[in-house]
Order: sequence, then C-alpha cells, then structure tokens
Amino acid sequence: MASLEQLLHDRLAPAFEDVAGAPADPTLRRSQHADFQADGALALARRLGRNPRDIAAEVVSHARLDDLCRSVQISGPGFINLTFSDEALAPLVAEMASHARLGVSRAEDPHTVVIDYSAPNVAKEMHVGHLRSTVIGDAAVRVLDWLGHRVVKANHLGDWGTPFGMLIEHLLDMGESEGAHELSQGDLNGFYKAARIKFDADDSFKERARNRVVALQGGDPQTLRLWRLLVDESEKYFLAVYGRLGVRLTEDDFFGESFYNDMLHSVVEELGRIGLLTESDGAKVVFPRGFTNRDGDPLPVIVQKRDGGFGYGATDLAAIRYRTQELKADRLLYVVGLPQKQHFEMVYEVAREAGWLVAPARAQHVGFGSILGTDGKMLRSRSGDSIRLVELLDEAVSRAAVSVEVKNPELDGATRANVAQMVGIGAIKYADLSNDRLKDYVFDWKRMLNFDGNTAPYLQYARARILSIFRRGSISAPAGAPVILVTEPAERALAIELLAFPSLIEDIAESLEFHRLAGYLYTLASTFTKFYEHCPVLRSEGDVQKSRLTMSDLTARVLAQGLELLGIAAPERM
RNA sequence: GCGCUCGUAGCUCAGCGGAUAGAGCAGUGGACUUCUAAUCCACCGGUCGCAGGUUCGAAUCCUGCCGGGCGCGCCA
Repeated sequence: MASLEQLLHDRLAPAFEDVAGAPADPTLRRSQHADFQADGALALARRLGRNPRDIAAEVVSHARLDDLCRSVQISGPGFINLTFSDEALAPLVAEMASHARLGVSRAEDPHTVVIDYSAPNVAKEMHVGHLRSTVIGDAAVRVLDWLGHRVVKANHLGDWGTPFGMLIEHLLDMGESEGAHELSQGDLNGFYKAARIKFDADDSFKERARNRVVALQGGDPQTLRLWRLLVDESEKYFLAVYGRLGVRLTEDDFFGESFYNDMLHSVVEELGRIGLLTESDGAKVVFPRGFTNRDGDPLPVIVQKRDGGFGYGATDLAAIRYRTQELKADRLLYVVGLPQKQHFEMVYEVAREAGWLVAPARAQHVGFGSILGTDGKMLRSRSGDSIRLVELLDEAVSRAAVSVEVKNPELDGATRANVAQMVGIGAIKYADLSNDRLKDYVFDWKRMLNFDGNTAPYLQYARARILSIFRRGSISAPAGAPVILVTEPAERALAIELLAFPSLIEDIAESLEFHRLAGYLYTLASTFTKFYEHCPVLRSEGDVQKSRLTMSDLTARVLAQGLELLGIAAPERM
C-alpha cells in the first residue's frame, strides 16, 4: 500500500524534475506546520542559482496536487507545506482497514535471512547480557518472517571448547544423575562455579580436566556422551527460559559451535588454497584488508592456533560459508554486542576475500549496548555477579502482579496472573526495544512498569481499552466495505498516524531499529487516546459511529500487530 | 597509544542536514453525573559537552579538545 509520503513523492518528483531539468529529490517529511513538507526547493536553489521560494512556487504549479491536498503553501525560505484533504485520507484508511495485513504487503522477492542470536553457553546461566540479543533477535525474526522472508533462527550455543574438560569432570564427581538434575533445575551458576573453583584449586582436577578436553576433541565416545548430557540438560533449561520470555526459539534452532566442527579443517584448507592464510608464531591466521593494531600492523583473524586447535574465527568463518553456500542465505544478521563488532567486521572481510560472502549476500552486525543499573554502571547484583535472567523475569512478573491488582481488583485470579505475566515480561522487552539498540540503557523497574509514558503497559492498556469499547457497546467492528469519515482534527491526526504503519515496517526490516517501531506505537496510542477523548464513539451515530468504530478497531489491530512484531503479548482486558 | 562508541530539559530518552530542538517521568495548575481518569488539557523546564570548520542552513557532517563506556593476536 502506498504511503502518504509515497503519494506525494509520485506527484512532486516529476514536478521537481521539470523545474530542475534533472531528477531532484523533493525531500518529504512530516511537519509541524502541515501534514508534510517538501524541502527540495532549498537544495535546488544553489544548483540553479535562483530564489528557493520561486522554485517552490514553480514546482507547485507543475504538480497535480489538488485531488490529494486541500492546502499547498509556500512558507519560510521555500518549504512547501502540504495538507491532505479529508476526502483523500478517508479511502486510504478504508483500504487499510479492509486489509488483513494492515496495508503491509509480503516481500515480492523474499530473502533467506539467517539470524544469529541469543547464544547462551552450555552449563552457564543466562544473564542480562543474553536478554538483549534474545529479545532483539526475536523481534528481527518476527518482522522479517511477517514480511514473508525465509528466516533461519541460528542459536549459536557455546557448546564447545576447553571449559568442557572441567565441566565433564565435575559432572562425574557429582554423579551423572545428580549433575543432570542440578542443570535441568537451572542452577547453572552453582554448577559452573563449583567446577571452576575445583579447577583453580586442585591440580589433579586440573590435570583430569585437561585430559578430558583431549578426549573430547579426540572423539572419545564416553566423553562425547557426557558432553551431550551437559548440552541436552542445558538446552532444556534454555528452552524453559525462552518459553517464559515468549520468544520463538525452539529446540530445532540450536546450531552450537560444535555444529561446525567438521567443517573447520576444510575452512583452513580452503583459505590456504586461496592463498589467504599466513603463518604467524606457529598459528595460522588471515590478515583481512583494512584492519590494523596499535602499531599500524595488520590485525589477524586466528583460524588455527599454535597447538592445532581452532580459534573462534574458524568457527565463525565456517558458519558464514555454511549459511551462504548450504542454506543459500543472502542476508546474515549477527545480534551480538557492540564490543564484538570489530571481530565480526574482520570475519566478514575474510569471508568476502574468500568468496564466501559475495553480493548480493551481505552480513549485518546488529550490535547493541549494555544494560546499566540506575547508578549508571553495568547492571549487576549486589555481590557484583551478573544477574540471572530468570530472576529478572520473576521480579518483573511479581511487580506487575502487584500493579495489576491495585489497578483492576475486579479481575479474577487466573486472569490477573495471566495479565501480570504479559505486563511484566512485556515491560522488560519493551524497555529494551524502545531504546536505540546501539546505546546503553538504564534498567529501571519503576519506569518500565509505569502505566504512563512510553512503556509496554501503556500500549497494552491502550489496546485493551479499545477492545472494551466494543465489549461495552456489545458491538463488533463494522463488517463489509468500511465507511470512513475524516473530519475532526483528532480524526485526521489518527488517520495520518495509522497510514504511516506500512512503510515504517518496511524501514524497520532493513534498519532493524526497533525503537522506531516502539516510538511509532506510542505515538499511535497517544494519538488514539486524544481521538477517544475528543470524538465520542459509542455516543455518536450512523456513519460517524461506523467510521469511528472502524478506526478504533484498526488502531487496536495495529497496536496488537506492532506489539506482536516486538514479541510482546497484549491482554484482551487488564 | 590506536580503534569503536556515547555526551540533548532535574531524570530517562527521541530527533541525526532544513522553519521557534520534541516526548515521557518528576514538579505546578486544571478537567471525573466517564465510552476503563491506567486518561486528557495547560504551565514550568535546554547557550543540544567545549572550540573551530564545511554549508544558504548544523543537535545532526568534518577536525581538535574535555568527559564516560567498551575493544585492541590464540575465551567467544
């Protein structure tokens, strides 16, 4: 569905071209002074050596706008202020309302997108660091999937490497069934720490752990069985956390580091054959173009260590090759913290030089900042440890339960618990997604659970409140061809906001700036409450009522869909 | 030292080349015989870290400085 901006662009671009003698961008944007403004005349003025206001006037005289706009004015130094006519807006809203996908079409040319996210470590607790990757990655999955792309969820589990020697020996010390029980119950911190303490304190344990690593890498069946046990129990635990979080990751999405083990030799071999490999202090490395260290020397990606073991660079390269060549992916997303940005940029460059990442296929680092406490420092528990993710979820739900009970005591116990779940989990996710993902953000219970402001509870409530209009009126959204009348200022504002949804979603699919979707939903919800405040719905009649009911229903659908794309559930009533 | 990143109202954040910089929270003052006031309306509040530069125009781009965070060859 064409956006308002697109409609104006289609009319103005040829007019600008007429005046400029060459293609010129109308540079359209939303405006405080009108619905939209076109600033292209200012940029043209210099090129043409003419007065920008004259250019704007000439552009306007060349463009057919009378069927779209009720007002076209030149203002200030040469802005073209454009105000849609009510008659132009109404049918567009009607079209959107009658469309099951809210005006958002499926991609004509679907991509295969591999999204690498979450990536917890086996036998280690999930903590706040995994929250962002999991929540952002899940939103990416939802948006791209909804747009009709083929999405492959890749949970790059940390399931291989030297710590497994110590973990397996600790498992044996505990007894297999005891150990498995502890892991599946989710006391991963305890398990890992106990192993770590023994490793640091006990030389004979350390020796056993080292031998165990050798056995693991050598493929010893008994060792592999124990390793598998650790992995399986951890996966069960992670799946339970994912279930609570309401993300789409499943048991089929685990593609841990070990998945790529068999490919590592051939990665090294192929890099050697192409001539990218260099010996450095006995290690095999690749120096990607454009990366230097503090002395200006080239910076390597280590693929094979001195001792013959593989570096994580090798695994990352194997994953790229697998994803582009076997999965035929043309877009690779890495939802990984910003500190690892340079590492991945280097790996992508190696992959490009090796011919494993060639256009149109591309890799995109979807980086994110840290979660800070209200003191402005990295969020940690009082003892200085990282906070267990499940504890955070528990606290969110119990805090939400208190609010819900206070706000709406009429709800029965089961509904209340259900609402608390959605509100609490939604609040945590929304707090994350509503901030620019590249920046650090402050984790503040009070703010995220506030029912006012840019929060999940506010949006959930706004939507529940709309549903209650229909419940209260014992009425459903008008069926058949929608009747839309746009007359009141609050109606116009709502119409324009609603119509912005489709193109926004397409932008988000590219930029993965989910905070813009969050900001949009917040603006939509507040625009709706103003509409609701100023335009009676149930107390109106005839076509006006039909129109308002349809716009209310459409708003509720957009809110629900938008929240769904962010991975946030919305209760029917709250 | 080099690299990346951030510095916008008391607090938390948008805005990232265009007209007097926007929200929310907090503060102050209004509006409930209600379509859920979990709301709405209004006021208060900012030399956009500092200094240069590019531009008709800079919070936005470039350079330098100051301050915070994070990386920098075998952990991923």
